[in-house]
Amino acid sequence: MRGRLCDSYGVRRYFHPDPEDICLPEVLFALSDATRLGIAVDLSDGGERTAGELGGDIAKSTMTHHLKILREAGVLRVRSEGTRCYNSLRLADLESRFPGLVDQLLSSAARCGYTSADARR
Amino acid sequence: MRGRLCDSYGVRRYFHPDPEDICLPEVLFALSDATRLGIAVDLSDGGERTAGELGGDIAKSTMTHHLKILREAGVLRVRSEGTRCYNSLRLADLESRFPGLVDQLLSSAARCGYTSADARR
DNA sequence: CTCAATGTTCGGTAATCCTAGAACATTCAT
DNA sequence: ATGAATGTTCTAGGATTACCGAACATTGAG
Repeated sequence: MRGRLCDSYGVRRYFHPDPEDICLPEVLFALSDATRLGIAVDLSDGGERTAGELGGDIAKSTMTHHLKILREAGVLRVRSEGTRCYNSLRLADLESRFPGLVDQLLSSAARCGYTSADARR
Repeated sequence: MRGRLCDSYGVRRYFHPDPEDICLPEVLFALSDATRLGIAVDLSDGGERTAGELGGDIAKSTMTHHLKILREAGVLRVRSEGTRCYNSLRLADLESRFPGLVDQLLSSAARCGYTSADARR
């Protein structure tokens, strides 16, 4: 029997914290990196993006790392479909947990010019 | 001549970034630690606190470290008077740079129960 | 089945961070 | 001058982080 690197065969399983378990310092840490902040800004239109659409020059494994930090902090949700996985902001969950915060945060970030394009430089 | 550890004799000098140099990821990082977030919440009434009033059980040198991170990110201002130094939030500067953000952030943090008392447990 | 596309995991390196004890600096009170 | 109070700097260990290349896993297309 060969060893397995992934922890499941069927559809890939991702950990997402329950809404009430989303904690503020962790969210702030997740967004305290310019690349990750840019990703969040890019998704703030409510849309979905694949890792490939979000990252650019950075290595795939690095992108996985950043998306994992955002996901485990409760900022992102991932939905896998075929070979792709679509990332989107957990806007409603964040809004209910930290009313008014995420909008302010992402609009400030957008005003400051952060975009996932930052990952492409 | 003996070596000196401090870089000045007269009043202690602290670095404070100019308002326009305050950058969002750095602020978010500064607030992404429960101890530091608690300190910010504690100061959100606009008052001044000394390191001793803010920290509790944690070592003085650790407190200096946290206050330095907050200060260099532009979150705090330090004013030294005698043997004490009074820390206060740079509310106006933060508000002008990130309108509406700090209020939302600190009220969310307060709602979640963060206090500088966290440093005392 | 085989291949290409998309991500993940692993292993490793360099950098940064958290924490704290010890020594030092500055100021004030006596 | 001496000592107490307050805070900083130095040093160091342990933990975490960012980043990437290589190998692997999963899915869909041909």
